[in-house]
Amino acid sequence: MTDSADQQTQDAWKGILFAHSQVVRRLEADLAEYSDLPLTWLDVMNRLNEHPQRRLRVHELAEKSLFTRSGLTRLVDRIEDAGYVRRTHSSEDRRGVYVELTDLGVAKLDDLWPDFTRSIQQHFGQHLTPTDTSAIIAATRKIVDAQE
Amino acid sequence: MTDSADQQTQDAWKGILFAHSQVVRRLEADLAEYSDLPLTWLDVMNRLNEHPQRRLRVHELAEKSLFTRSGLTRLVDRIEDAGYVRRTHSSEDRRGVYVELTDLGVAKLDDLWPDFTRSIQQHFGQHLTPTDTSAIIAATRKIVDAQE
DNA sequence: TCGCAATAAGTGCGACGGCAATCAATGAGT
DNA sequence: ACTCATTGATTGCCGTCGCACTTATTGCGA
Repeated sequence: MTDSADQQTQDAWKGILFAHSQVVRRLEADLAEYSDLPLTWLDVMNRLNEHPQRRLRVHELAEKSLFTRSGLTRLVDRIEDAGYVRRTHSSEDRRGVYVELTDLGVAKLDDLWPDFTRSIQQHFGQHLTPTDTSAIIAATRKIVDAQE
Repeated sequence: MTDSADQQTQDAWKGILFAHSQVVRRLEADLAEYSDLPLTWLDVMNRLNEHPQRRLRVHELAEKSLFTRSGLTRLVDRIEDAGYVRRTHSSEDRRGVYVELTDLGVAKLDDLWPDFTRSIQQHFGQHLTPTDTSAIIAATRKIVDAQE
């Protein structure tokens, strides 16, 4: 009983591992065809774009993204060099740094978004029924929310 | 209509991204506490252990694992240095190399397995209903099988 | 108000993994 | 039997990320 539940869990986890790995590879390949940005840049820029002022503190970005603060420092360095984001210092807290999408960054996102969503659809969404999709949303939310 | 389906897909993909990232981090942290092996080693060693003779060719391992052949070459180097696997040359094809679990590797896996499954259960399985789990298995299988 | 722990961000360092090129061996076509 | 494209594995090189440490700033507690 417990064994079979464990086995199910193992299989589900392995499924996530493989699906994740494959989809990421294909998204990267697609992205390389129609743009010059790596997937990680889009990730960060999307996260910024989701917020009203298109800017976030580095530590907020770290929470909402897949990277650690130190990883973000350098990732932001690169994106900044390319002109898609800008660092501005917080006036309330002089330690704080905002990372903010530039107009160029917004334009680039607008430009890439249709192709990118199409890729996600093609390599991921296309294979799922609405039931699958909802189940994944619900399940992953529970896991993510379970961080203490 | 299509827009809302697209949005669902986006959310599901983002969910996988975050859940994957968090669970991997926690599994790594757990593993570091009760062993001296990185997660990637367990991955490879498990894959070998799943096969009757506990050995696979490098390219088979690449297909069944999350790494490219070149990545595997070095990963196997490290695991081999630690004594958990051994390379043997194929007699049928002199280009071929088998990667084979050693007795030490089998013992190490047996040793770690209970703790490791417990970690997966704790950080992943615990939060899911049997329905969630089945849905994830089905959905990820469809995605993985959709490689042409 | 002083001191010190806590917090924000960045840096030195090292590990790791992918791509493209390389080397070795095979086998299909002539 | 010979050539050459193909396949299996490895290596050179490079980009990237995380950990632990550092520096700057804040604000709480005595």
